[in-house]
Amino acid sequence: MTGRRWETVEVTSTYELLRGRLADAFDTFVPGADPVLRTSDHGDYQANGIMALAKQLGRAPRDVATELVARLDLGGLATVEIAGPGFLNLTLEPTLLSSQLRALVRDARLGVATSASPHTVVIDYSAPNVAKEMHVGHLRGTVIGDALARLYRFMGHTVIARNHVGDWGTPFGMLIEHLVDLGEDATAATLSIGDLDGFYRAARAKFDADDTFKDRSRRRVVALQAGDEETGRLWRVLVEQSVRYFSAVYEKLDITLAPSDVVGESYYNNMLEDVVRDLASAGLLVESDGARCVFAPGFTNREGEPLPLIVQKRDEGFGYAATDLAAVRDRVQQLHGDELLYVVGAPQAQHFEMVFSVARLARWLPEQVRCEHVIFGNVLGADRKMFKTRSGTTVKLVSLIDEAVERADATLVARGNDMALDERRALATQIARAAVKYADLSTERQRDSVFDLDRMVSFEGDTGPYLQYAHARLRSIFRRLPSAWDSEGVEFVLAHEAERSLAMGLLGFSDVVHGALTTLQPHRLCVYLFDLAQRLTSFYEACPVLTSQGALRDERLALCELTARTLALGLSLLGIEAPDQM
RNA sequence: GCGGCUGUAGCUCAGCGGAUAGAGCAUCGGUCUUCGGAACCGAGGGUCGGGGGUUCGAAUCCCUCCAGCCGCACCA
Repeated sequence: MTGRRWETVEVTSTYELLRGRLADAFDTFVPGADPVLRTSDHGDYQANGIMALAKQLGRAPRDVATELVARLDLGGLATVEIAGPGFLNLTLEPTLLSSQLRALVRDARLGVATSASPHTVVIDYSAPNVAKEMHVGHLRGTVIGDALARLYRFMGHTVIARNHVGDWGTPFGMLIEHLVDLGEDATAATLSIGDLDGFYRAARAKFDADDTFKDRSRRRVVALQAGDEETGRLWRVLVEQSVRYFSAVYEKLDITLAPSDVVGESYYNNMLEDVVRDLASAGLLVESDGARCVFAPGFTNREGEPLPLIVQKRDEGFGYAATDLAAVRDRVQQLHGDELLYVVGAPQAQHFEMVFSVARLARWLPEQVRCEHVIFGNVLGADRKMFKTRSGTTVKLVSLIDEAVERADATLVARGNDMALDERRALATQIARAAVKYADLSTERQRDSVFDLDRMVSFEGDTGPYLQYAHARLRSIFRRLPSAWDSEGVEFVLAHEAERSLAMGLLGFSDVVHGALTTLQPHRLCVYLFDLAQRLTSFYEACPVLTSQGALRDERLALCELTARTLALGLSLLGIEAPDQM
């Protein structure tokens, strides 16, 4: 399995193959009728569409089923039987399973075709604040956004990542003045060791306690907004240092965001006047209490009155609504995004609904451009409240990762790992990333999720490390192979139930990848991979590999190879590495 | 008050309008003198928050109520 060069083979998913045949038969009754094909416990698949079809025809379901089966040409792919009120239970023919598996063996992409209509996707995620620490709240969106970016890229789409960092606003007055007090070198030193919160808190403390500092800060904000050169230079120092720090965190987590993806709020400053102008000329802008607003239909405040999206404040300053509108406009007009995704927490749901709604009204957002707030839920502590430290402060993302690395390393040591120290530490880092990322990805996105470090770093149960271990176990088989071996041309008989079950799992990969992508739910891929790993361990237990002989040994090795590749590819799409040895 | 999200086993979570609601962890009980054992198999544990409705069929769709979290005019 080493050094093999895979080709790209067209593989129609088994599901699609069957669905096509069924749809043809259903069409002869009612054009376009859905066979409602699902995986099943009563066979490999079941089609549930008969009952609805019979209803529509006003006939008895079992009669329709009988007639439909007579017209159904499964072409030797599967056998079918009618069950219960009119279910069609389908069992795949061994020849189909074998040919499908042989195609997967040859295909570098394990049956996942690239998109027939590649387009440009702009994904907005992570978005930390300049001169502010990254904490667990940033973790989930960063991990989910990155997984989606990887999935889209894998499908052949062009991904433009946008890290919409908070780099503008009134706090920058005090931050810059604090920088001036500290000196640039000391500031750089503080920020580069990652003490962003210390810097921010110190600035805040002075601002609250010292009136002259407060005055300086206010003047500084004005200077910043007026484009004062020296102030701008100082501001850039803060931004650059922060971005450098963010990059270090991303590297620690193996997140694909690059400094060039950082396009902060300030980037849109020179577009805000145009935004206002466009809105005004579209007749959408309304002055209310001195602020310039757009009232999109369907939004009300707590008094039941229309709720405005405030584009320009009474003091003529722009709020974040203006920036977000400018960003939508920019992403369609300049970046030519066909799809805009915003991976942002649930609390901002209403804000984005309003922004998107106004963007449609203003015709910045054509109908054919998909624009979606990819909501994710809060990260909670064991007490089901927002995750905080005992002292009530937020938890630094880096210390959390470091802690996960220590736990992983401790486990390796306890298991008697004999790697060289730096090698072991590198492995512990890979495991820790898997632990943290998988925990964030494996539950349905919009649910709140409970943060539990002990559980996520565990090598048992539905965790990242467990999946990595399943993969590593497989790789160890191939290391133990006494001689060169190639999966090319292997026949799959699947005589043992555990082999067949594993094979069925392998054949479902492409469907799941598509499902995860179209629903923007990476957790579906997690559920699949864990299920595959469970099928694997059952197989592993029941079916000796290296000690079996001849064609059977080849077949089992090939199943192992396919499973290892599927686990590795699936994990990689989630942004999780699959080490060869653990 | 209005709106949004959530409510499934002790805990953490899957569940696509379909047949008997499933995993993991924890608990209890087994298996194997491991090829590769951080393994496997089994058991107990459920008014799917409550109540209506739609449907041949509802955890899933609709309505309503309850509980929790979040948002609701110039911070982002």
